Amino acid sequence: MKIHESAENYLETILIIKNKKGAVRSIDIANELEFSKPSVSVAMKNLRENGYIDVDSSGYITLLESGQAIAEKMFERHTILSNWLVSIGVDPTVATEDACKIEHIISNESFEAIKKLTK
Amino acid sequence: MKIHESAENYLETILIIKNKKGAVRSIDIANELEFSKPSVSVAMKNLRENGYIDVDSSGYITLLESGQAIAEKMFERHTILSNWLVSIGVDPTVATEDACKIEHIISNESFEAIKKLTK
DNA sequence: TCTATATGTTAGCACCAACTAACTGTTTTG
DNA sequence: CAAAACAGTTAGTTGGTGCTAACATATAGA
Repeated sequence: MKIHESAENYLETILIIKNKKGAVRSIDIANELEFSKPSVSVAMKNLRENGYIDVDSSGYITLLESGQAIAEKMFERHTILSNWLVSIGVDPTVATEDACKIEHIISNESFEAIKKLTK
Repeated sequence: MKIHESAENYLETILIIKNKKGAVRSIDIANELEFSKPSVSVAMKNLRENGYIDVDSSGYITLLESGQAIAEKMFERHTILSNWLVSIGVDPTVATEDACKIEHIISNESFEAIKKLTK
């Protein structure tokens, strides 16, 4: 399974919710992303079947190793891109929106170059 | 018709080919983007039906006003993003690839902020 | 207890944007 | 001139990613 943008986004969201509330269920993801429950349900099924997450009998979601790695990578990108945009004068709300999109498509090389700028 | 990423990309490509060779046909676009002929054919049909381009009886494509505006906007974004990435140390090939993707998703506000950096 | 609410799932749909197969028509060339 | 090459189109397919409708459970209150 090739990891697509949407999968990266779901994994990152799981990490964010976990950091914010401790536990993560599908409904939390649906609320956070403003997606429908079925959309999240199907996405979680894919992530589960591909070994990125574990879902216990009560529906609580945990990141497995590969999922955690992707989530952290996306989260780091998001944070750095967003902070950098703000630092050059972009409104924080807009910066967050843009970071959310750019984080999934930018190359490692360009990201690292931007990361250096923030030091 | 909402302009999607792919339409922006086709319009920009038309402008680039026009600047490079003078005339533009579907086959040139297919070669430039490495897409199949039918993909381009269908895309051109949509652009034509929505008033972004004109296609003459010989298959030569010209940008109409609205198409030209979008093409120029994308081209400016592409150029500035690409040059800026190179200026911070990114390999030109990678910079072009990334600019190609970022140009379609970045907000005006963030783009303008980056544009200022290049002055 | 019975009902309402919350959570999750399945099935089927829509849209975008690429693809191949197969066709038409035109132009070039041996 | 006939065959080959070139350009374009139509029809149907695939894959990604969202949606609604409808249903299954489980939990919590009146």
